Amino acid sequence: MKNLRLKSARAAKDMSQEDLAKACNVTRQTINAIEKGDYNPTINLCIAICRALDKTLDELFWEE
Amino acid sequence: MKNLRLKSARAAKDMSQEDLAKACNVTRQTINAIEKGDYNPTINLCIAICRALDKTLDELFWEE
DNA sequence: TCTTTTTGTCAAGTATATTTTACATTTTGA
DNA sequence: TCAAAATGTAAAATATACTTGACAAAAAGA
Repeated sequence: MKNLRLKSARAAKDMSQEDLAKACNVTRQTINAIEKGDYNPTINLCIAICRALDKTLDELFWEE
Repeated sequence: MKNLRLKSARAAKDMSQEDLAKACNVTRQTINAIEKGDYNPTINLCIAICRALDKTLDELFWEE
């Protein structure tokens, strides 16, 4: 399922997918796939994304 | 670095590495490596571990 | 409009997470 | 003590995360 919290947190920082990708040292396609949801990223990448967006793992990746 | 929070949470449930591995559908070696710390598991595995141990991502995998 | 930026997607390749098999050491409990 | 269970570790194979390059469509701004 789509990760709308990620998409929303990125929008709140006014960052494009490419901006976020660069901040996390991955490609734009990887960020796109994670937001799209059909993906299983590594925890280190999730942590990098969280730090770039000033969020925690629970806020962006934990469900219920 | 070692993940002592994970090791501790597992001990609190009185589960062996193999018990936890089965609960997460991975091998004992994978759990061992994650506790040892020189590893970068996928977020889905981290979530499975959290659910097996009644913890959240922040409690087991978030630093600072 | 028109142009630029952003997003969506795909196929083929590379890097690495995870498995399998196996053995040694440590810990636990009788 | 002794045996069984639990842990630590390693090498080779497999599955999959992530990259690279590329193109089309949608959104944004002038």
